[in-house]
Amino acid sequence: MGVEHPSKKASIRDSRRTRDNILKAALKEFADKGLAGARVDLVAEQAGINKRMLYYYFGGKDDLYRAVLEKVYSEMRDAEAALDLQGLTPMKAIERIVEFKFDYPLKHPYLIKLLAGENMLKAVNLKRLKSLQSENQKIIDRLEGLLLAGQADGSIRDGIDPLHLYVTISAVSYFYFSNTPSLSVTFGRDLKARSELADRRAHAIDVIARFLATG
Amino acid sequence: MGVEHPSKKASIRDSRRTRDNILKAALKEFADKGLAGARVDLVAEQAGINKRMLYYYFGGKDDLYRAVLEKVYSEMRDAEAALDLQGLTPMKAIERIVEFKFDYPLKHPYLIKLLAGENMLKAVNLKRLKSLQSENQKIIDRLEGLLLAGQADGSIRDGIDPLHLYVTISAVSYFYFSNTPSLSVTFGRDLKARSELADRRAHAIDVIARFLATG
Amino acid sequence: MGVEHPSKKASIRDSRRTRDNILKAALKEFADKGLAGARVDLVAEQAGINKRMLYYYFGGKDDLYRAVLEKVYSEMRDAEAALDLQGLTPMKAIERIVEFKFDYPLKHPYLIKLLAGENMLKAVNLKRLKSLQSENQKIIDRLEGLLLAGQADGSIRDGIDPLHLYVTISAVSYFYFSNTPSLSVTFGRDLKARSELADRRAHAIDVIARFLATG
Amino acid sequence: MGVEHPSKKASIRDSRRTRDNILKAALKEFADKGLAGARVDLVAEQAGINKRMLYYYFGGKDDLYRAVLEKVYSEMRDAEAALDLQGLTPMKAIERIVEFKFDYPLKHPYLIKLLAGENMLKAVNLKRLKSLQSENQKIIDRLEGLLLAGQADGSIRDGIDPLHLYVTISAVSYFYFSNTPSLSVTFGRDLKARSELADRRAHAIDVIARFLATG
DNA sequence: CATGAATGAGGTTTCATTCAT
DNA sequence: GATGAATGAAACCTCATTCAT
Repeated sequence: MGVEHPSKKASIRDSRRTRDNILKAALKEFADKGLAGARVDLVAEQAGINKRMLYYYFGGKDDLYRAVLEKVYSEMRDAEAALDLQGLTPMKAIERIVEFKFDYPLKHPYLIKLLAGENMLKAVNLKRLKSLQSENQKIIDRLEGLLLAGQADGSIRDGIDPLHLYVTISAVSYFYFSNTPSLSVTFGRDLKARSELADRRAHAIDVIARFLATG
Repeated sequence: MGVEHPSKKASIRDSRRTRDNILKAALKEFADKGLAGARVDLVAEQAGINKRMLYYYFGGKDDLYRAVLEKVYSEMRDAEAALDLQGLTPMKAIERIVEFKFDYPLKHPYLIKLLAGENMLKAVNLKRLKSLQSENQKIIDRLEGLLLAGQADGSIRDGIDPLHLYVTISAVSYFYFSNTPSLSVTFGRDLKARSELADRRAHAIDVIARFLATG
Repeated sequence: MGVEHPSKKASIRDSRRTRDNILKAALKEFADKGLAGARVDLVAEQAGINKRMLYYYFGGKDDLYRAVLEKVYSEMRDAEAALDLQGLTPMKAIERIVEFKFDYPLKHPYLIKLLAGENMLKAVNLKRLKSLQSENQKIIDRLEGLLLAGQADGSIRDGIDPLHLYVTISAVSYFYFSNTPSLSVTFGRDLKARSELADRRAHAIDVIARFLATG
Repeated sequence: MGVEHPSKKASIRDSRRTRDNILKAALKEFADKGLAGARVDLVAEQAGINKRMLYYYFGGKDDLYRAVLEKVYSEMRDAEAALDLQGLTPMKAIERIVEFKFDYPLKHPYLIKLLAGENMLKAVNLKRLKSLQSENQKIIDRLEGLLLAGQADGSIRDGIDPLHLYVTISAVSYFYFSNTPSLSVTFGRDLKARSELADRRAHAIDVIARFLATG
């Protein structure tokens, strides 16, 4: 009891919690409507706070947007970095990465929409997030290591650019999720259905595996 | 009376031209800023017309947005339908489709951004465009025909879902273009450079070809 | 009748009149409360216009403030330039200038308050008004000419700096008007009373005349 | 218990110091931006105290403003009263007052800006400062005494209203300082330069001396 | 005495849309 | 068909002030 400071948890005057509430509500709002379409009032309302606090903690709408971007982006980067590939063959390791790239957006549905919005804005806000630049190279380095190992043991063919591989791994999952609405409309098929998702996941792994395989 | 005819003709021509100017300016604005971020004033200004005309011709901002969407989407559909695959082997024909899916966004850069925006809005506007539904099935049918032909002559393996194939063909190109800004920032590499584009095009064809190939 | 376009005069949609109404109301508001204390809503209300028009015509609060500043300042400059000193002795001419400097603020009571506010802001807005710089030198040149003429005919003594003379001419009137409130409070005497004003006017002329006089 | 005394003393000293810090910061803020433009947050920040303390000690923004006004005004009044004119001829004594009126704002630059702001507000706050009313009459009485003495010894002419004399003495210095920004901009001459100040000081004395002189 | 967090009223500005000509 | 002027709702943001600790 004493360890937890239960009174503090329930307190309205809890800086950390207020900040988190705002960020969470903002993520939803920005992901659903984009930077321009998002409404500060709605963020405040959904965060259960006075609108003023949003400015108190984050400065303004744009700054809040960048804070959300940074949070979401760095969480994904951390998850990516924490991906355990120990004891897997190179091919299985890369398949694991494909699975991760498929499963992560499913558990964090706002990420992709946020990123789509940011790309419409030419990633100018992402550019301003100092931290990310260097960190993101890691996944590419990791892929390169796996490609080399696979080539060494003969399971993976030569001549694969790790960056393009990464882009394609992302693409087969990202595009499916980001464009689910238009694809569903266009082809009259509910691509969010459970069985469709399982199919797509297997398909994604298959595409990458066949792309890497020798012979 | 007879004198009025030419002026009327000119007026009709002007009318058409005014409409086109508005649509062109609107496409740019909506693609760059999304539906919410777009400004009616800027569309009018860049179209060189009075704002009132925009309402006269299109009814309102949302209607204009849908008109743009319909124009861009149906143009793409028409181009897709016009794709000539006569005399090609099934594998080459599908590669031709991959090339088309890569080259078209390069020539129509606003299409992808517009579609990204529409997907953020859950494609609710796309859903309202009556015409598209049935038309779009054609490309899937075509792919299915090619898959069957390829399977018959042994050049393409069995068990490929044409819809997922289509989605992946779209994905390898679309994602690259839609996410160029964030990818370029993240990896510090200018993915719009000419040589990068050539590499990516070859990569895309390669990914699909290896996915289809037997053995 | 036809010449006057009376219908236009009464029309609500009268650009010129709307602009003027805004400027007039804004002058009052800015003079009474300063840039920071002025309320855009009140300006709109007192101008009898929709608040939006204020932005339509002037861009924003600060721009409106500068427009007011420019209008008031250039009107004063023009009046100063139009001051007819023909046929007066140098001494009488300078006295005429003193009178003008006393009478003008009486007829344009907002000028001084506006200028006081602008000086609190270190004249940063005045600095941005391009036109004024060169024009204002004129009154100094004029004073210098009169001083030389007076020295030539022996009515005015040597060694008077025309700029400091101008400043003092301004001071004896300006300070009286700008500080009427604090002076009235401090000394319990209503300095805006008609007889007080007449006294002060004579006093001002006297101060300057004795300052210039030979012997 | 006895132990608490020293800490209490320190606390009282701190209390005094906190108050002074607030007043000093507030003077600067109010002088630079006026009552409306001043920001309570900035005062607190520059005073190095928590905003709440400001309310604790002074009640509110307006009360703080009046406290500043009272402090500055009474300091000036005290300095004026302490002015030692012993042993001077009437003329010299008045010149001494002119010098004082010139030198004091130089050493207390915020006074004039504060007063300018208060006059824009029609001196409503000054009016509420009970103490000042009677006290300020003293300088007028003093001037009147000097005028009479001068008239008695023939050094000063008759018929001078001591109040108008006081106003003009104030004016020749005050206006110069209060309007330095606009004057400098208007005439492109840096009126705060050391040599300019010396010139102006001599000019001010000259103006008053010639105004008083007999003959 | 002191503090960081919180508040609500009200301020400036922007927007899609419509009116009068 | 075309235009500049006008509108009201709503957006973002700021401010002096108070609360809970």
